[in-house]
Amino acid sequence: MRASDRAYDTLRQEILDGVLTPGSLLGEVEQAERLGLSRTPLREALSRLIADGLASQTRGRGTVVSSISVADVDLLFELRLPLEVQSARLAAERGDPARFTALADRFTAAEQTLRARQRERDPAQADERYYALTEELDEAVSEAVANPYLSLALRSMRAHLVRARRLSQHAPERLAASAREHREVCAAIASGDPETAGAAMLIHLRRSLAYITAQHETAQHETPQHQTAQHATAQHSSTDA
Amino acid sequence: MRASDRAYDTLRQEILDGVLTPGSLLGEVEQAERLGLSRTPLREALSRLIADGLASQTRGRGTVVSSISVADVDLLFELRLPLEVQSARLAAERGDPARFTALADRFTAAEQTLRARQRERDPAQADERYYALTEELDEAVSEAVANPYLSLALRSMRAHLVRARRLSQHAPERLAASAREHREVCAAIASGDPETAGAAMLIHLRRSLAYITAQHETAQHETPQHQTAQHATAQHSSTDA
DNA sequence: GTCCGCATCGCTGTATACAATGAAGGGATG
DNA sequence: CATCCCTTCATTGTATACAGCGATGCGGAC
Repeated sequence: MRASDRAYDTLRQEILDGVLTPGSLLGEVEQAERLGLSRTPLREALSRLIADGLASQTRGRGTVVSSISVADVDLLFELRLPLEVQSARLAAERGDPARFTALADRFTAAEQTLRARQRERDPAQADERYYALTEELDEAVSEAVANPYLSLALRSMRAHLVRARRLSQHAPERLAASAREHREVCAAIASGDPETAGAAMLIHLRRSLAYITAQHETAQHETPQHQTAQHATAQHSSTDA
Repeated sequence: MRASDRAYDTLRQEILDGVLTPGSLLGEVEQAERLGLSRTPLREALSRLIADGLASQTRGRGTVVSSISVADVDLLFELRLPLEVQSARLAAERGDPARFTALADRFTAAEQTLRARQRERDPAQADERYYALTEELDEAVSEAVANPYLSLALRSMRAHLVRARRLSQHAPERLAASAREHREVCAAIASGDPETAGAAMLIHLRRSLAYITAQHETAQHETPQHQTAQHATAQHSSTDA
């Protein structure tokens, strides 16, 4: 693996994880020393981050991590909705039913686990397992669709969504409901019905967006500062709930 | 403007125009000398092209222009359909009716011009004007939607589509029909009706894909070699017809 | 006291030199 | 005669040195 690739992967993950917060100045010398490489491969990494829209540069002032706000969630969902609905439809046409039936069962189990969340020792661990499950679904859908162009658009979109979603948080009730919605999506894909799969995905995304919007409006009135506090605690990189 | 930006723009345009054909080896030294710059900025340009999917590199063997085939048209339309339909819907909600009414009129005029194509001295010129008009529509829609994430996804998709579409060609009848379909899209957007706008766009894209598919099947049986001959003549960069 | 201009400094942008890796060709050996 | 290995070369990957641009801070003038 090339040094520039490592630098890109590292910086990208750090931006997505919120380690590098929006507005952070990415000095070339500073980052090169930190990552243990020279400026040349680092600059290639920055070029790619800028192309991804994760960073931006101003002539003479250097490269900074792109800012993102809750308002971007609305814009991102305008892109996410058609992409994911289309993916669900195509997955229903092409996917292996057995694989999605298995995923549907796991989402059913996950829902029960999440509803019994308060009894667990480490509730956050259940959340993490659930987020990992949604990522498995994303992966399964992407493989079933077998369309590199669509997959790439989804990957790019999700990178931004992860950052925007970090500004919100999820109540356990929402995660359980999300699990049920995901189960419906899996079941519809497994049954090979594109229309139903698309509709199930549409329902899931609409509810997800509605929840985020409602939660943000509440937070605006009560505790606007909890958004930044979330930065440190959130560890997963899922886009979904 | 930075040298690396110029290199990126130049190479990207040359790949889209078909000057650099799929499979062309992009030697770093060779291209750096040709474009009159050093290897460092050129490598940054290549990184971006690779990120765009327009080129790919194999360790030790250098960077080559990505191959593309007519089969990719189907995959690209699986992405294009939901993106453009969504764009049309949002443009109908947010766009300036006057601007799209004006565009509708121009498409009406373009249709008549294209139907009278054989009487012109330079039929290709009429085609060029029409392609420019479709690009104006794309631009107007993108501005009306005012969603950078959606616009970026469209831009990336269109880059590939231009290359794939270069493998086909358009009969004058198809262009005239395309103009009429575009007029319907403009009218629907101008009327502020998202459902109709999305449907009009859907119809246009389905017919466009059907035409390309049919034309390719015909070409497969009759003159498979005309596809490469098209490379030299096509000058426009429109994705549309 | 404030504002304009200039010099300095730090950073980015570019070029070049060096290192390392993989491909290709020729020769030797089975 | 085929095959395997080794040498050689070209090309990429990385580091560093240099140049140019913009930001910043100080000094002077109004």
